[in-house]
Formats: sequence, C-alpha cells, structure tokens
Amino acid sequence: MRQDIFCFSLFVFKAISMKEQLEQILATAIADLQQQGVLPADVQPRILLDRPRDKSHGDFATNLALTLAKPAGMNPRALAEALIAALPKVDWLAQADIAGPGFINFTLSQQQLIDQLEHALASATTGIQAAPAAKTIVIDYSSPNLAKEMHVGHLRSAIIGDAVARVQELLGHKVVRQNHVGDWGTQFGMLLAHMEELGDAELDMQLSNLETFYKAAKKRFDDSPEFANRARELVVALQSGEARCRQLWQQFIDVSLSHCQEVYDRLGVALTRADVMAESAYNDDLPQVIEDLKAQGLLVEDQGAQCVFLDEFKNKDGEALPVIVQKSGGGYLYATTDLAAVRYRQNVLHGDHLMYFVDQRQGLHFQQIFTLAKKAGFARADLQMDHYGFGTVMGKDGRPYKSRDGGVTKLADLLDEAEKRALELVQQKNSDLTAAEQEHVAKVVGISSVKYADLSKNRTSDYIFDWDTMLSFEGNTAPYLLYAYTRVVSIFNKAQINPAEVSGEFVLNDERELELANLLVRFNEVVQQVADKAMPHFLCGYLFELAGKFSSFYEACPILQQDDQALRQSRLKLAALTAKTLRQGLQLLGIHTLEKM
RNA sequence: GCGCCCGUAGCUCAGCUGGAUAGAGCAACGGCCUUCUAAGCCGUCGGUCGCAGGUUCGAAUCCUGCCGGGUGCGCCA
Repeated sequence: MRQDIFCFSLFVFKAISMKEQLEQILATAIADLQQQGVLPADVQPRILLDRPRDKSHGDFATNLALTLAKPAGMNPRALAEALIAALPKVDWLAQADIAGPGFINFTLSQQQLIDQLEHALASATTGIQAAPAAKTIVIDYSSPNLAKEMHVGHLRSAIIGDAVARVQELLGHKVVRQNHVGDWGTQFGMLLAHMEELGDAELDMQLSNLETFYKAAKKRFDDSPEFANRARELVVALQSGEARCRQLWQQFIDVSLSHCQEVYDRLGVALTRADVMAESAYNDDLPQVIEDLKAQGLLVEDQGAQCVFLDEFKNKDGEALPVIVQKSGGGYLYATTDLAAVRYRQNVLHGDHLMYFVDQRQGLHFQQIFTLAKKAGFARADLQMDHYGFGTVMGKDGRPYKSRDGGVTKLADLLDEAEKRALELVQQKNSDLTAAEQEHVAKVVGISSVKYADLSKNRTSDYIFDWDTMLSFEGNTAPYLLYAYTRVVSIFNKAQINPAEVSGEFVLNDERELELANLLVRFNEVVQQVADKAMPHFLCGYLFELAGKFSSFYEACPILQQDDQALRQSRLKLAALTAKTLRQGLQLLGIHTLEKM
C-alpha cells in the first residue's frame, strides 16, 4: 500500500514538468503582487523561462522583472526582489537569485533532479509527458509520384514526416499516415502505351527498373507521333474506366508501389500499403468539389477554366490570384484533389490537425488550399492545417543533388551506396566482428547516416548531401551516436547486468555526473519542442550533446572499476538512463541502435 | 514586378517566442590508451552574425531600405 501511495504521488507530482511548475509559482507571485498593488492589476505578463547557457545562471532564468519594470514603474532589480519574496515556498526550489540587470535565476534542488532521473528511469516513455488532450493528427508525407522511381527528392518528406509521426504517437495522439501518391495524370498514358507494346516477359523485366522504363516510354513518346497519339487515347480510356486500360494501369501502380515499399522498409519508414491514399482515390469526389464551390458562389469561369479568386493572394497588379480547379478541357488538377483530400481527412478520418510534409516550393499552393478549404466550408473553422516545408537536397557544388551522369539518383541506388560506403568503413576498423556482423552494422550505419544527415539539419533550409560528412564518426552524425550507444551498453554486457534492474540511489557529486544528469532530465522538454515545431533537428542536437556529455563522463568517471559500491550503482544508473534515452530518442527519429560496433 | 525562404568561423551547421562573454563539428595545431569499445576524450586557434538605419534597458533574433543567393506566381504535380 505504501508503495501504491508513493507511486500515485510521484505520478501527480510529475504530471507537469518542472518548467510548468515554476511558471505556476511565478504566476502566483505575480497575482500576489497585483493584490498588494505593487503591480498594476491589468498587466497579463507572459512568463518566459529560459534554460541559461551558462550554468552559473542556474537551471532556469526569467526576464520577468525586466519586462514588468516599466508597467510597474519600478527598478527591475527591486521588482525581481519583490517577486522572489512573493514566491510560494516549495521544497524543489533550492535558490532564486537576482542577476545582472534584473534576471531571476532559479536553481532546483538536487533531490528534485534525482526524482526526475528516477521517474525517467521508471517511465515507459523515458519521462516524456503525454499531451493533455489527445488529437487525431493526419500526416501527409512521402507522397511520391508513382510514374517514376523514388529519388533523392523524396528523401526529406519521408524521413522528416516519419520522425514527426513517431513523436506525435508517443505523445499520445492518434496519428493517421497518408501517403498521397501520384497515380493519375497524363504521363500515365505514355507509360500504358509502352506497356501495351511489350510482351509479358519483357514487360516484367522492364518494370523492375521504373527509371529506365519511364525514360524508354518518354523516348517513344517524343520520337513517334503514332505512339504519342496512342498515349493520349489511353489517358482518355483510363479516365473513362475502360477495363483493359485500368488493368494495365493497376499492374503498373502495383509494381511501382512495391518499389516504394522496398524503399520504406529499407529506410525504416513506418509506411505501409494501408497508408496509401492515392490521388485517384478522390476521382469520384472531384465533380462534387466543383459543384460545391459553385453552390458557394466561389467559382468563376476564366478563359474557359473554372477558378476561385482569393483576395488573400494578389498578383503583380494587385488582383486576386486564381486557384484553378478545373481545366478548360474539363480535367481536374492537383488543387482539386487536395481540396477533396482536406474534406476526406476531416470528415472520414476525423482529423483535428492536418500536417503536410511537402517541399517548401509548394508553400503558396498549400496556403491557397487551406484558405479556400475554410472559405468553402470544406474545413471547419477550427481545423488546424499546416504545411511543413523543407529545403532542397544539394550536392557539394551547391546545386540540387545529381548523380555522376547528371541525372536524378534513384533512392534505392543511393541507399546501396550508403551501405557500401559504410561497409568499407566498418572493415577498415578491423574490429572483432564477424563478416555477418560487419554487414549488419554497415546496413544500419549506412541507412541511419543518410537519415540522420537529413534530420539533423533545420527542416526549412537546403542542405548539402555529402557522404564524407554524414558517414564521419566525428561530429553530429549517426555513426557517432550509434557508437556512443554501443559504448554504454557494452558496460552492461561486460558486467552481465541488466540495465533495467540497477538498484541503488543516485549520488551526484562529480561535475561530469551533474552535467549528464541535468541533460538527461531535459529529454521531455526537447521532444515536446520537436512536436510543437515539427523540427526533428532539435532532438538530434540534444542526442549529440547527450552522447558528448556521456563520453566526457565515461572518460572521467570509472564505473565498473569504481570501488565505492554506492557510487558504482549510481553511475550505472546514469549509464542506464543514458542508454535508454539514446535508444528512445533514436527510435523517435526512426533509427535503430546497435549493440556492438 | 509581387510573394515566400536564406545570407553566422576557411568548410558543414546550431542559435527556440529579443536577453547576460555569438555556439558545435570538420579542417589546422598540441596533449591523453598496462584501467569499462581511442569509431573516444581534453585543450589551442578561428566570427565587423551580408550592408545601412530604426525600435528597445538589451538585437544574430523584431521593423524599414539596400546588396547577394534560392524558390514560387491562371489551366504540371
């Protein structure tokens, strides 16, 4: 029973983060000062807590007194003093000091730090708090064009979207993945015409490489007017649902999707066939989209095309920019499909938040879609829709990444090369791994290097794809983190200890222990930030710092060699939590850890 | 022309809603393996934060104008 009560109180205590608790007592202090008339009653200050870079400034800092000094008509330092005096007494706060022009620096008690560590160690989520209210989040990511094989340009959406999806799930949200693949449009006529011309055996062979298949079809299209005509006929036949044509199309789509699936599986991207919601799936709803826009009085015919003019977006002459939803020939467009998709995601999938991980260059398109969807009533006023753009993958020359021959690099080939390069590195290290182990390590290192290189950069900026940098064991890279992880687990392997069963109390005296401990308890905060901004690179930066802090600790603080048993157990617990945090963090990024390297 | 993004150390990048001396990694140089994986650790060197104004107690961060780069803008997706 005692144990139960303890657990319950611990749970309640930890239900909100230290930062939130600190915010609460600051709010109390402000209210108190307002009641006393020290602060004007009408100010509603935003309480901002910083993690100071310099640890001499405590665990948290606030500039509250500086921002309130003017409305209060007080000197900032005097106000800081009043705020500190008004703070409710809590046992987890060791110190509150005034610093500089009027910052307040908070130092938490060590017991509080230890409680947090114990909590993370015992927690299934390594201390990550669930969101206060679970939402249904529809995440659109990867979404390649099925006409061609996936290439470098498809990397970012798949990798970043997948990481964010994992984070949202861990926070307790219901995540619905949507792979909005392009399986419709004029280019399919050309592909079908080429399929028609080939015998079954040859067809199977050629479809094994969609890149060359596409090129061959394109060449026929450009060279032969008869072929081009046939291709156009087939587009019409496809759209009218002609059986033979649909069958060929379906065959092509199936092959292309299985190519995608192979890439997802190799990349460790959690997408399956069940997440595919192709553009063609919305076909039947497209006429209805047009009808509904017309009924709303939003539709305008312009030069034969059906458009919606949105005042929110202007052209060079200050006129409203159109969103074309139906071509003059009657065909539908990307925008039409996306409008249908918004409806589907809201009404059928019951999404509360629609997230789109799509190239930055489509920013305007999505702004228009979101605005129009609300205006047309396709989306509830409170439906949250966000486009999370990202930059381009560049080569070392600073231009969009190309293969040696100047063409686009197939993703499958890129991953082959990553594994090949990683294998060379692993072999160079002449470790005592068996050949099979080396190969496994190379696969994990190769793939995770590519993923991590992408995830560790700011989502919105372009980044340079450079094999040497991403496969380096130094710096903020996957190999460095994977290596750091194996060093931690090797301690437990060597001593034959289960990291989940280390007993004893934390004893934190060494500077390195304290730094590691203080960083470990920040994991939750970082993961929340990743979810908030859809920026996985925050987590990468954190894990890199954690691996670095652990290495420093590891060099300076003997663990298994430690004679003092209490200290040995404490250090083992720090190592266990480090391993757990690294594993959990990498798992959120979609990266597998290795036990040996 | 208009919209969006970007310009931080020689290179690759951080810098969260303005905050306390601008941070890493690589490269360069110098240390540390009879002790838990040296694929590591410790240290040194290196920046007029594109330029110029403005707001502020305080600006890499916010505002304006330039310069330079990218990207988008009515029937592609």
